[in-house]
Amino acid sequence: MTSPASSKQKIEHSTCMAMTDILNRIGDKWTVMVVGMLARSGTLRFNELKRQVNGVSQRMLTLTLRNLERDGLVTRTIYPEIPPRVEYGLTELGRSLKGPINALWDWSVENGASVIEARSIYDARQATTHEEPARRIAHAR
Amino acid sequence: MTSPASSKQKIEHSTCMAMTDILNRIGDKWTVMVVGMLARSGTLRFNELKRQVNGVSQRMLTLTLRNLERDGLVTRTIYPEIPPRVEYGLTELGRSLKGPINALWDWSVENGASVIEARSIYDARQATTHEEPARRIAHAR
DNA sequence: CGGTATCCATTTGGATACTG
DNA sequence: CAGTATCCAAATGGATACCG
Repeated sequence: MTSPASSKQKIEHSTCMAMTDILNRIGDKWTVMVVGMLARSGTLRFNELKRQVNGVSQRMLTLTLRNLERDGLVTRTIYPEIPPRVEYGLTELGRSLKGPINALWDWSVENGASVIEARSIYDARQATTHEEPARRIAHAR
Repeated sequence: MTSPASSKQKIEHSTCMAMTDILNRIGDKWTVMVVGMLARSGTLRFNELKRQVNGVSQRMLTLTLRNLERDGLVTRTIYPEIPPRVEYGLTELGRSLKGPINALWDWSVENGASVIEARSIYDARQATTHEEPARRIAHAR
C-alpha cells in the first residue's frame, strides 16, 4: 500500500536496497582493507595482499576477493606460470569506490579518538553502580 | 607530526585500527539507516524510528541506538511523562558522519545497478557447467 | 511507549589440512 | 604460489514473552 504523498518525502525503497546491498559488501571484515591496499598499490598478488592486510586468513582473503570480483570491483588475472601467479587489481568501478572509502577513512582518522573517548565516558558512567543516573532527562513541562 | 613521507610507504597501524573500528560500527545491519533517518528528521522517537527503518526488530533497534549513544553519535533524551517519551537525535559528532555516509549513499545510487549486473554476469558464467572457462588469463610471455 | 530477557537459527570467520 | 575443503567457535540477529 503506497500512501499518496501524505507522509513526508519518502526515501525510495530501491535506493535503500542499493545502499543496504553495498553496505553488506563493504561492511564485512576485510573488504575495505583489501580495496584500500589495491587502490594504493595498483596491482598485487595474492600473498602480497595477504601480507599487507594484517590478520586476514587465507580463506577470508579468497572469499573477499571472489566477492569483489563477482561484484565487478576487482579483476583477477591468472598468469599460467609455474609457480602460478595471480594478480588482483581494481576495475574502473572499483576505483570509483575510492572516493567514498576515503571519506570514511578520513572521518575515522579525524574522529576516531572522539569515539573512543565517548565510549570510555559511557562505560565509566555505567560502572558507577547506578549511584548517579546522569542520563539525559528533559525537565517536565 | 608523524614521519614525513610515510603516507605512501606504510599505512599507519593506528589508522587502520580506527578505520576498522568505525567500520565495525557503521557496517552492521541497521546503523547507517538509523543515522540516515535521524539526519533527515532531526529528532525521532523510538517507535517513529522503528516504523521508518523498515524491518528492524525492537531488539536490534535498541542495540543499534545504544551503541550509537555509547560512541557519542546519538543523544537519547528521556521525557518523564506517561506514557514515556524518548527522543533520539544526532550529536555534533553524529552529524559529521553525514558527509561520509552520503558519499557512500550516492555511490550506491549511481553504481548499484552496475554491481547487480556484474553479479549476474559472473553467476551466469559459473552456471555454464564449466564448458567455457572465460576467465581472465594473461598470455604467457 | 519504550524498552528487557530469553531462546534459538543463521551467518561469519578462524584454524587446520590438503592440492595442482 | 594460490588456492579448496572441512570443521568448529563466536558473533549476529530474529521471534517471542514480559515489564515499568
